Amino acid sequence: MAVDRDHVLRSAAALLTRKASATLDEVAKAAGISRATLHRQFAGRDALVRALEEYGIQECEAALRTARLGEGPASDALRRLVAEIEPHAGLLAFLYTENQLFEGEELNDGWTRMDEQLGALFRRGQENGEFRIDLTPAWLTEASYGLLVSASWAVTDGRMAPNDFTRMITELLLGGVRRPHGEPGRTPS
Amino acid sequence: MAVDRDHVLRSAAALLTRKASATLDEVAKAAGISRATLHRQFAGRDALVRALEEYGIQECEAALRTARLGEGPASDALRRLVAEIEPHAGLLAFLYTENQLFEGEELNDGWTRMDEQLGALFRRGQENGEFRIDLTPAWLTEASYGLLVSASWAVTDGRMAPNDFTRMITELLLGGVRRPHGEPGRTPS
DNA sequence: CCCACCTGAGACACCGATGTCTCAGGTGGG
DNA sequence: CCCACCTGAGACATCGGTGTCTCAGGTGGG
Repeated sequence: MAVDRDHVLRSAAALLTRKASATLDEVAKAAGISRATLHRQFAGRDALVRALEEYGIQECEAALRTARLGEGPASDALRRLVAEIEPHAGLLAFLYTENQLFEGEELNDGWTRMDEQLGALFRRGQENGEFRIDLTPAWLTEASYGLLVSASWAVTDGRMAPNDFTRMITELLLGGVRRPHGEPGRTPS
Repeated sequence: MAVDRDHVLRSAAALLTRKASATLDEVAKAAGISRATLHRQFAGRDALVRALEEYGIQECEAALRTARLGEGPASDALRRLVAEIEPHAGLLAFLYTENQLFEGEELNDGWTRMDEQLGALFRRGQENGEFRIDLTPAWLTEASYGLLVSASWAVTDGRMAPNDFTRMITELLLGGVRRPHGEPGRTPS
């Protein structure tokens, strides 16, 4: 029986998040097991990545459920979502860029499900007048991923304070960089 | 002398943008030359990627110059910038993710220069009251890259219309997804 | 106690990609 | 015309990562 398949997955995620090109040797060492044992649990690198994908999807879907995207103002739902996903943003970034390599292969349904839920949130916001209607839900979904990835890398590279993660993403996503009309601007010079 | 070093670089960029794991054989074929000749121009894959990096940086810096980030409203400058960078967004995406693999190695000064120019633009916008001051220029710079990458992939994967590229990015970046207060919202159902 | 089972360590072969070399062809300039 | 030069094609060795196997050790349950 798996020594601790979950432990292996977690440490592999932590390592590959930092170094996507890590060797199976390094993954095994990171998990505190030998390459042989690692190979007994995951048939190969491909299987490991697939398992990580499944793992990441489940974590994200759990975050989606916890965030209850259907309840309350869409803006608040989005804030809850980003806050919930934050712990898994690194893994998400890894999988997001890794997916670019699944050139021909079919991709996990999980992504489609996530896309749909995110898209539905943005559509809901548009339909109840909270959100602009000139930005397509598909793009907003894509942009959310992009910002999550950027912020994740910025944090791991020390270009952003971990505490700012959720606020920077949601504030930019919701309000953009331009100052609202009403507020007084500081005059230049 | 190089058959057409520039042609090789361009076709390599076009190919690697679509398939980052392309073989040197494929790169050579894409350029219409043999692997031997390719190898005569670029010592190895590493050298090729470095050259692509230099090439991409030069294209982006040219875009930065053309956009004249220092002139006029910062919002308009940002719009000009995105429009100018659009043709090179694919290459930028490739290099952006590839840079994540330059784990230990020193990275090209060009990126720092670009970061500084972008950061200066956002800082200028903040100082003259156009932009909010609660989002750091460093994050806004990072987020710009992220959105460019996301949009680039969305276009190549057919999830976004090429025509929407500049508008989707700039509108989201500038105004965010939330509807401005003044405008009337359509009542739900 | 003893056996079944799992693990770690290492050896080994395999594979794809890469780096290097040679040689024939063909093209352009003198 | 002829030679210098470049190119394409292919052979070949290499290398890092991977997949597979064996075997000794050690641990826990019966």
